[in-house]
Amino acid sequence: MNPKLLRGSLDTIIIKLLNDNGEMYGYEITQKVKELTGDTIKITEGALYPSLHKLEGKGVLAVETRSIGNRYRKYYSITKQGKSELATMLEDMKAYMQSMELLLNPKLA
Amino acid sequence: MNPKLLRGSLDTIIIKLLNDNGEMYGYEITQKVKELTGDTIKITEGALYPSLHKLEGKGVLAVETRSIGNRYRKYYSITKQGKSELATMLEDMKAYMQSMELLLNPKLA
DNA sequence: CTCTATACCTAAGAATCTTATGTAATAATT
DNA sequence: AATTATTACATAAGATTCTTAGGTATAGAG
Repeated sequence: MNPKLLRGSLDTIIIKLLNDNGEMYGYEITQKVKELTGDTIKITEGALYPSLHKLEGKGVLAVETRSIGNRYRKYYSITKQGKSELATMLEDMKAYMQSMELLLNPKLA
Repeated sequence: MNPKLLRGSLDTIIIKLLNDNGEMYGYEITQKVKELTGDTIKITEGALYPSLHKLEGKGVLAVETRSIGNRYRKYYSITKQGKSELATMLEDMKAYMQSMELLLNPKLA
């Protein structure tokens, strides 16, 4: 899929996934998105990690580093503020998608 | 609506509108999009005109300047190349929207 | 032992937009 | 008649958000 289309919706995807699945680490998010979309959407790590850091900085996500044997993972979870922002983001996304349907399938014009 | 979501889909909107409506001028496109989406999507001129010029430069659109009384309009229309690219763009957009549905409504997980 | 997968990260550059501004003709309002 | 809003084009600076290309390191498979 043309990755240009993903622009602007990455944050919504991340927050929605964390809202539904409790806590997740970065790499897990990339795999989950590939799995759920049948390899259609592939989130690059160069886009993901800066977004996670940004969302954490804004207070939308919380992070906890855990040791797994000799290595570590950073588990992210959604905050209260994140939950309230998610509501707005989902409304916006819904409005956007409905509008795109109207533009691309103007059958009732 | 959050204008971030529009990133990446502006070209698809422009080309699809021109495909369906024959020829249109820039300002007309902004009005048509507002009308079709019930004021949800508002294309700014700062985004539109550079895109039109870019698409014309790529051979996707053709342009014809016409005098209307004492002023002028630049009418854009889709080229053969544009028609073939539109097919790909619509497929991509459809795939993207289906994937977003899967991510945002994972009812069948 | 080498290659792949897992798991984190950053930085340069490209692309695409917003915001602000400019010009000018026409239409509507006061 | 004068002013404001709408129509219609345009560009440029800056912000944002990606891609691409690297880097580090552990774990597992062949």
